[in-house]
Amino acid sequence: MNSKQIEVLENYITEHKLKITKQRRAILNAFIECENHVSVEELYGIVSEQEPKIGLATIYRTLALLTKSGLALEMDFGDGQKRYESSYMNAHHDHMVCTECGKIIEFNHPLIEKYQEEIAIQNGFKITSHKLDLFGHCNDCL
Amino acid sequence: MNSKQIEVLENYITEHKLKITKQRRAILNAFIECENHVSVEELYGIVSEQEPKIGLATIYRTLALLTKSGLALEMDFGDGQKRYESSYMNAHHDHMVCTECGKIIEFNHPLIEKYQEEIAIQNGFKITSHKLDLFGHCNDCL
DNA sequence: GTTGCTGCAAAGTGTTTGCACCCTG
DNA sequence: CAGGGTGCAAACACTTTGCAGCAAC
Repeated sequence: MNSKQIEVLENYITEHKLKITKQRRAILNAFIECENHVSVEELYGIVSEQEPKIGLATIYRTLALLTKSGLALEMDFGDGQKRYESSYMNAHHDHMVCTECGKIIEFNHPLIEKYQEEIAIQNGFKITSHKLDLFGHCNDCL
Repeated sequence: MNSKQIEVLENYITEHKLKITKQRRAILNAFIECENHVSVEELYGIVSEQEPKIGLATIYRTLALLTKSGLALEMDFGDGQKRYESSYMNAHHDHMVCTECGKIIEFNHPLIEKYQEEIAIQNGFKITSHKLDLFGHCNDCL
């Protein structure tokens, strides 16, 4: 899976006449291994452990690249910073965010998706993406 | 409806030993009359027409006040700025956002709400709020 | 050797805050 | 007339950008 993602990135890079660098590899590796929904700052921390010379701007630029190449998905849970998840990790899912401890539970409900599509059609709307976040308290924080 | 909201605000203000000011009235009025999903900057523009001396910081502070008093709801459509809607205008609803022209269609689907609740319970999660945004293209932008 | 990439610092953007003065209650 | 509210500018947090040197192709 790891190597598959490197392949996807390298394909994208070659197709767009871009270059593969040590930094991009390092960031991609850290991104694949770290847990989902990393913030830029968190990823920067992880990458810095192994490649201390990498700058924050490079993390930003590489995450933008990963997003364009389809490897990463940009998320925003309204806490003022972007978070990213690997689109290869799991299929599409939505999120329950515990407002107490920050835990994120992923879920997917086919019927919810179905009714979204249904109501969109009723409004002459063509969905390209959606986002559903439930906020509240998880088991441990009740 | 207008007067009802002023009442709500004045109640909140009195209860919290705060003060009613010309600025707060002006901002509340503009907020009630303008269309839903205003950004801070937009509201600032509208308010400035009638009260040119009002500062941007006051808009921010008053919108925070309106949110705390339950009159306004804070939204974030991922465009990098907060937007607000009046919670008295309509009942709860979700949004379809046209990524082409920015149009926002409001909708509500009881079954979607029901299945959200259902899957939350399955995960031992207690929902306090949720947000569902569909992104795509509206009728005019296909 | 081109041309894109990086690190750094500077600039941007949206939002919050400190402070002296003002006004409501 | 006390204590909160306001305007202004400075501070903030996160993100983007300009640029000179560097590295991949």
